[in-house]
Amino acid sequence: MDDGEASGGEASGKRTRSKSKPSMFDVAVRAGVSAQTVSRVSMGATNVRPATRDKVLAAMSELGYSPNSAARALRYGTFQTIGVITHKFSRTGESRTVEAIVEAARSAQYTVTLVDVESPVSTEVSDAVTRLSNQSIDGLVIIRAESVTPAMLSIPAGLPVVVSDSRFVGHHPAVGADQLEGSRRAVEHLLGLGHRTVHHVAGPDSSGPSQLRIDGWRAALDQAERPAPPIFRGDWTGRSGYEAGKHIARDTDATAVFCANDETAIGVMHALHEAGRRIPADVSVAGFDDIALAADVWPPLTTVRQDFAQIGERLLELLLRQIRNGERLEDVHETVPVELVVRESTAPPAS
Amino acid sequence: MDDGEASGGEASGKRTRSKSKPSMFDVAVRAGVSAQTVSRVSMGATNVRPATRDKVLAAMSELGYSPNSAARALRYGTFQTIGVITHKFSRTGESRTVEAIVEAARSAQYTVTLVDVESPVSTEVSDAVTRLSNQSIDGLVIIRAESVTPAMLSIPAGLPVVVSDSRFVGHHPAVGADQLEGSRRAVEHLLGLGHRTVHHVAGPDSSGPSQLRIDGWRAALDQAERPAPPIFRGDWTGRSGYEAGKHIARDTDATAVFCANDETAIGVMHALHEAGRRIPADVSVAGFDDIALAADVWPPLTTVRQDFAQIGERLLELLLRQIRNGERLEDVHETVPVELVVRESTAPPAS
DNA sequence: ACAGCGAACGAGAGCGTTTTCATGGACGAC
DNA sequence: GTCGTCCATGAAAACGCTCTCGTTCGCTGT
Repeated sequence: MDDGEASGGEASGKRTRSKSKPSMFDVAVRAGVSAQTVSRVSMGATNVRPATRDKVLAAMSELGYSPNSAARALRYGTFQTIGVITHKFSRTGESRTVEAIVEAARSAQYTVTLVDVESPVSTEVSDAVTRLSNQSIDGLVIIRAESVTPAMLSIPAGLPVVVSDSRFVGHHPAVGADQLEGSRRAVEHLLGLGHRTVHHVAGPDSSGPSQLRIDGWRAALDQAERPAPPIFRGDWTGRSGYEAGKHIARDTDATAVFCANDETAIGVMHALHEAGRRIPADVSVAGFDDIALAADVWPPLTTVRQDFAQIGERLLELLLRQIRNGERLEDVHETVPVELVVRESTAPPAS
Repeated sequence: MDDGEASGGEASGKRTRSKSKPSMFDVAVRAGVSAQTVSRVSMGATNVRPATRDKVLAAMSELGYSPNSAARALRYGTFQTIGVITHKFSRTGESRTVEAIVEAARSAQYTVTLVDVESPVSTEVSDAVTRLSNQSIDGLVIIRAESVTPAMLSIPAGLPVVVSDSRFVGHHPAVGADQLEGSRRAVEHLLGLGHRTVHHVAGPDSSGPSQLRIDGWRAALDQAERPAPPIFRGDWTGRSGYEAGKHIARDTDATAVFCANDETAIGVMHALHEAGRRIPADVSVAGFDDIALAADVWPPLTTVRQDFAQIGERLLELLLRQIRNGERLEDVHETVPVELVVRESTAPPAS
């Protein structure tokens, strides 16, 4: 047995760390070649004789060798890895964006490391950036760093960054759905059905997307010269929609509600049902996002569809252009179109 | 001046690559100390004079230095990173488990790299494992590798693995909710309300959790000596629940339905509403998972709550025990308790 | 005042890989 | 038959960092 004799004499001194994973050198000894022949095989180089290659391959699988990417990364200066910072990503929009990023990254031969911050405050995000850049990443995607400004973050110089839906626009390239237009279209749809005005249950005060949706709602009302009723503040959750909905249910003038997202809209419908108000006969409700369940709640929810997959793809492409070509894209701000999906939760007012 | 002559002649030739990130040596030159001292400061060692430390710190921030973790990882032999393989993680259960894992990992000073496989077939998962272990991870979490057996995966020898809810039990340590008990309790709840029997809309054929929920449903019916009606096959989506629901709505004998998950249940309710059948007066519906929206759909859904956070924590703990202490835990299979949450979608039959 | 000692810092090796350059051997051309 | 050429392979350096071991100070105790 060659491995026996190889590790028998002085090599056994080195082989002592039998616990750790085999290195290229181990494979080389086993196959009776030199270390960089193993390297050549590992990298799929052409100039190695088939017989040699087979020997090496055999040694690899016998030893269960897999290349140490730390060393490889050290050599190459790249980790083939991008970092994603997100906030509460079990929310639908976030997780679908992340999913798209992961998929796009995979087809570009990158992996994704994920950090989920408790809340999108500066210290949290800044912490996450530090941790992430200590773990080696080639680029960074920040999703909805809503209440954070770039100055707050200690982003290492030269680290490519893209952001989604945040206030970084102008400092880092950004991609986001056309939220203004989406809101406007939802409200116009409701006004077009004959509603005198449209109430709004908004997202949290600190959120950029929330503000955009408010702006779109207000713009549509202004354009139609309708009064803008006071805003209900929510926090994206169904629960907050439910609370707002209880007030709306009491207000018999309210015949149409546009909600900052689908969860909130579903919460509003919950309160309306509970109060015995019919949807859409008494009150029309529209949401935003088009989550998977929007089509299956009762009644099926009219909403604005965001193309999360496309957002994820665009984010990754902008990031890769920075990483691979060194392009500077600070001023780029892409907007991906949205689509109004009319279902049964909206209808002309009964009166 | 040794540093003077060192950097004066040939060292300046080295500095040519001003493009790339500054290294420890650059900082050392700038601060007029050795690379060693920079390392000490970087690691927070105590035996460095405050004045020296300040000089180094200043040099670091002037140069925008951040440590190259490839080199660090190479030296330490660890990336402080774990890999997570999941399938369609924008589904609620998956993403909440991942979220918990990420959080637990963070507090253990680990980061998480994520791979989302298109479908849980062997080639996909196997691919993912390969890619991930090329990326140097210290451990691996596999979430719901439903139709995969361990032999299919080329998991590098010695790589710690934990799995959630899969058929790996017995080969790798596993953590999962007590799905059998959860299903049983949901069905018993419905029978206890006076329903003669309970219909079931199941998950896909290939899924382990789906099978467990079927088993629990059947066990409860058997124990109460009730007939088990034919199963409706779903695929976890609301849409599939809707399709099943259309059949159930036509069957006036059906007064109670237990669904494999909440999305499916919501789809069933959609079909029932559409057919004019009242919930729960005509038909009671129960789900599984307790997703965030379960409380806000109409009527609020009775369901079995899984503690995803705890599952994530336990998974990570089991993984870390393998990584840090080298424990072998193949036979460990933890079950985390579930909780029946009764809301308004279930009630005694009207008759 | 001098040996002894500990603190502060520097020099060098090594982690596992890829890259560059050197070397040996086989083969074809003359 | 000999030389040149190319192909397969090996040796050594380098990537940036941390660890181990020395070395140089400045200080205290007698």
